[in-house]
Amino acid sequence: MKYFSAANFEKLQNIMYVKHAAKGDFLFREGDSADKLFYVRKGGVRITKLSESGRSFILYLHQEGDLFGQMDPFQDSLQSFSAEVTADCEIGVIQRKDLEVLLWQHGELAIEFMKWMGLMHRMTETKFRDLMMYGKPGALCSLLIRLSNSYGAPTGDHVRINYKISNAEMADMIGATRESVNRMLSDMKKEDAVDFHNGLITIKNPAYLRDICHCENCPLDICRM
Amino acid sequence: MKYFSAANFEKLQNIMYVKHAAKGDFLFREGDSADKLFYVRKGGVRITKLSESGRSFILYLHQEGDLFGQMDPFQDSLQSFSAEVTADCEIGVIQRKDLEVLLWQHGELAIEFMKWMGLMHRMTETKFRDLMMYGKPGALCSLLIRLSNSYGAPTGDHVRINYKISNAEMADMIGATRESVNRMLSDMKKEDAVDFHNGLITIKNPAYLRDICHCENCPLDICRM
DNA sequence: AAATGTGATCTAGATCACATTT
DNA sequence: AAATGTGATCTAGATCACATTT
Repeated sequence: MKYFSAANFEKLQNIMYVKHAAKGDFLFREGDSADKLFYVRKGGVRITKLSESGRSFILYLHQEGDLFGQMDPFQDSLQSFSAEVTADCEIGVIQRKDLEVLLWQHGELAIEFMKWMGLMHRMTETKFRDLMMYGKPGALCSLLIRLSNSYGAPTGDHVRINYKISNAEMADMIGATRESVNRMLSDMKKEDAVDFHNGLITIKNPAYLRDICHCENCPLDICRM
Repeated sequence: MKYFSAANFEKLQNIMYVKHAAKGDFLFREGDSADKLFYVRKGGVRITKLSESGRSFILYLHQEGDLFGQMDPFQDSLQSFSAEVTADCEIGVIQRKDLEVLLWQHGELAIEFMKWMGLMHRMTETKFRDLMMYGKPGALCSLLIRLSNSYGAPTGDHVRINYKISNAEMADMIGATRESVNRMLSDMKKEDAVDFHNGLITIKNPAYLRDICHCENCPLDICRM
């Protein structure tokens, strides 16, 4: 957990209890009580919103080391989204009440926690901007850059995204159809900007992608999934 | 400021200094240092993002009683958006450093502050969802509902939005063109769901709007501009 | 002068329908 | 069996061009 000092993270660890969940499980669904936070020790979680027509919109992908969950002023706060396990998980669950006591007691931790919250908010805001401003190609390029920042592993002078992803999943992340994603990716492959095999994508020309979404070189901690 | 107890808000007031700004001024622009928070004592502020092509995207409208600004872990945090004054302002400016000291000292205030941050984040997330999920009509209906929650005044059994707004401004809030907004509004007027004169909109049939954006009746504190 | 309204036309992206690949 | 690829067609919303209203 890079956003907290070792001492502060230890305090958080102390109020977590462990929960295991298998791929396909839901940690929570829309409308469930939002009285917990979740720290991903192992595995992956996808935060989604179902539309009336059966399609779904994917807001976040959380991986090992990510913390997520709501903090708000409501007594009986409800989840607006669902959390689906994408890879078998070991989760550290934090009760909001326990967290509040802890934060109340430790000012330094509270400050770090707030900065983490601010960071997450900026991540949401910039993603929002990226999906609104430069059409579906801009949205897809932003997505690829974020994926490569979150899951990228350098291979030679390219970056491979070590997260198996389908055209349909990408489509749900940018509010497009899988056919559109497919066509855009094919075009970008022709331009030698990306390459892909078996759901694994390699970024060959990041500058090409950055140009399309008018990337502003935000800090990497914000430009994530 | 409804999100803080009187005692805690007083503490915040004590570290504010007053700044006046006239309509059209910018409190900050994209790229400026983000080392302050802003409390709107009087007036209004619009948070925007300029696109390459000269159009702009409006993320938030802040009014009297709203607090805004970034808290994140960066030493030299930069603004991602601009803040344009829409009505002559009296602003309470808070230096982030001062705020940090205050929050460090007062656990109870820190907790309230975090809950406020969580609330703002949820507002962004739900707005994001509304603009992505049900096309431009869904986005416009969500916007009208949020405007009526933020600026609405009941007149008879209708709600009038006491904020003068043009079709172009609404378009910039939902990523559409002013022509599209105009046509959608005309249609809704025909359906007797809304009415408008001189930039002032009246909601005559909120249920009609809620249906189009698949409103989930979020708490009013989240469903705002 | 700036905002609104509205036809005519264009186009990005969705939808449909299959063939092909993994 | 599920994912990908790709033509053909459709449509929501953008763009263009003016007339009308505030």
